[in-house]
Amino acid sequence: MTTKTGGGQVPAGYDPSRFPAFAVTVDVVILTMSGGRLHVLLVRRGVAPYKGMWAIPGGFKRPTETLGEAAKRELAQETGVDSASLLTQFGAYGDPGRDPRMNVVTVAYLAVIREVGAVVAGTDAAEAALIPVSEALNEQIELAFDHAQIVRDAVERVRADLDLTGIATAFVGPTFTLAELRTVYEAVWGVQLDGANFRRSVVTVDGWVIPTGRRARPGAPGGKPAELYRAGRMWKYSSPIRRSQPNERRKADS
Amino acid sequence: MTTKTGGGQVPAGYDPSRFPAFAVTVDVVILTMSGGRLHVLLVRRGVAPYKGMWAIPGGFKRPTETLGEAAKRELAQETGVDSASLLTQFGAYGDPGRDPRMNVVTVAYLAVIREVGAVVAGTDAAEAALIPVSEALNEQIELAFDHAQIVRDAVERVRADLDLTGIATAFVGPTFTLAELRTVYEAVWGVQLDGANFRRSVVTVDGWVIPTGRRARPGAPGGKPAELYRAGRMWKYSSPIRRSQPNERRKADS
DNA sequence: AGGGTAACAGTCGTGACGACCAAAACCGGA
DNA sequence: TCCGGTTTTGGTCGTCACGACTGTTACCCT
Repeated sequence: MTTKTGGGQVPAGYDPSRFPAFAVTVDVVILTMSGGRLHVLLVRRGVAPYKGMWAIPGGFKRPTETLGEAAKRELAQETGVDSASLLTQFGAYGDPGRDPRMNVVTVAYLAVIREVGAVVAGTDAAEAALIPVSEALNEQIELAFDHAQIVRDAVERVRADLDLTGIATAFVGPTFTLAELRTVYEAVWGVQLDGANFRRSVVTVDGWVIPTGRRARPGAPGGKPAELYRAGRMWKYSSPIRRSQPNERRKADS
Repeated sequence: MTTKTGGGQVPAGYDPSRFPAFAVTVDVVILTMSGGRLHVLLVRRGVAPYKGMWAIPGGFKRPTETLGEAAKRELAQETGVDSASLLTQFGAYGDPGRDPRMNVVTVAYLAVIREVGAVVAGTDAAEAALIPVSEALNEQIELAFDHAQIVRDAVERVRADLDLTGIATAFVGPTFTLAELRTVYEAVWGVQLDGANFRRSVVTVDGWVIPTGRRARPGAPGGKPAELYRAGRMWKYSSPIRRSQPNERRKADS
């Protein structure tokens, strides 16, 4: 903040009430994996403007709380999740007219939660749903306000974070198989990864995933039961998997 | 933004005036290279609070402008630079009490400009100076408000951007030698890069730097004159140089 | 003219990574 | 119980990126 040091306006000891008033809100883009696809939690607006349209959850920031606390509160209200399940601020939006009623600046947060069937439990009357991001962004669904842009930015952020932090572990449960973890990368990046190579990259990094003794029950088609891992302490510092360039050069055409 | 969909408060058709009022400001962390070191532009506050302390430039957002426009305006006011010399939003800060006078939420921008001696020209009476970030953050200088944290975050952001975009070219002039460009990486990352390897990495990437025919005049100690390059179009998509792990293994100690 | 310095060119060895193959371990059905 | 299908897991191999290092070119200054 700070007052202009020079520049003329608001010189010395200005009146604290002589500034444009804004409403400050916090919006949370809640992402999760479901059925191998990336989903975003949207709620249907019950009031004007944009009544009946889908939007991301959010609300006013209170003067007594920090931005992060406000985001945490909104997340808990909407999903019941109150753990520190990864809440990252990724942008602020304040275009004039983005809210037709008044001047609103919103600070956007990205929340990653693991697949939960009871996500909508925390919400009351208003409709809420997990929508695949591919549908939410492909003009199939028109989002309220500038929320389409906000969701786009959130997805871009998680894509970037995926190869420089271990944010992928936030998508899966406290214990997971390597195949589960792999689907996170594949869904978010839209690529196909080799299971064996993925395993090697992840396991060789010390302190990233820790094998529990147990094994997961194979699914319907059978297969060798996979070992269950839990996230190590290195997950927030580095990523074992790096997104390669589009890397066109399949040897297939030979 | 959006009103809470449920949750009780502010139900249907609420009064637009029933929300906590905030002041919204935009602060700009202006970084540049000077003498092989990373510098930040600070201004000395002329009014209370924190009168006489150093702070980063900033000011109120106007309801008729976007956040980016406000940042651009502040940057121009402070430096005279009005070109699109890289202006990136990187954070919002709204802790209660961060401004003792009122509720202020600030949106922080990072601006990278090339070394200019006349940076302070745009400013009037108020004192302004380029301070090495190492001094500005090492408790040598106490910054006003939470500006120390904001500068720390800005530096962290530019460090990260350096190996996934070509932000380094924003530090140098429209035409530059590879050694110049290399000092940017070395100063921001605090590492030492081999000139020959750096050259290979940068030049082999197609469309990143484009050789002009001309050559730079060698400095005082002589040496072969370096070729002058200009930034290609790929600079905003990828980086030819990646920051390796701390990578301890210098053979120097032998 | 010669020493110093910096840009530029090339070599070499290590290691990371993707493509690929094969064994192990489980499923379901015949 | 045997067998094909499926998934995990372990291993090999070739390519290539990259750091370390050496040598050459072209300018400075004295």
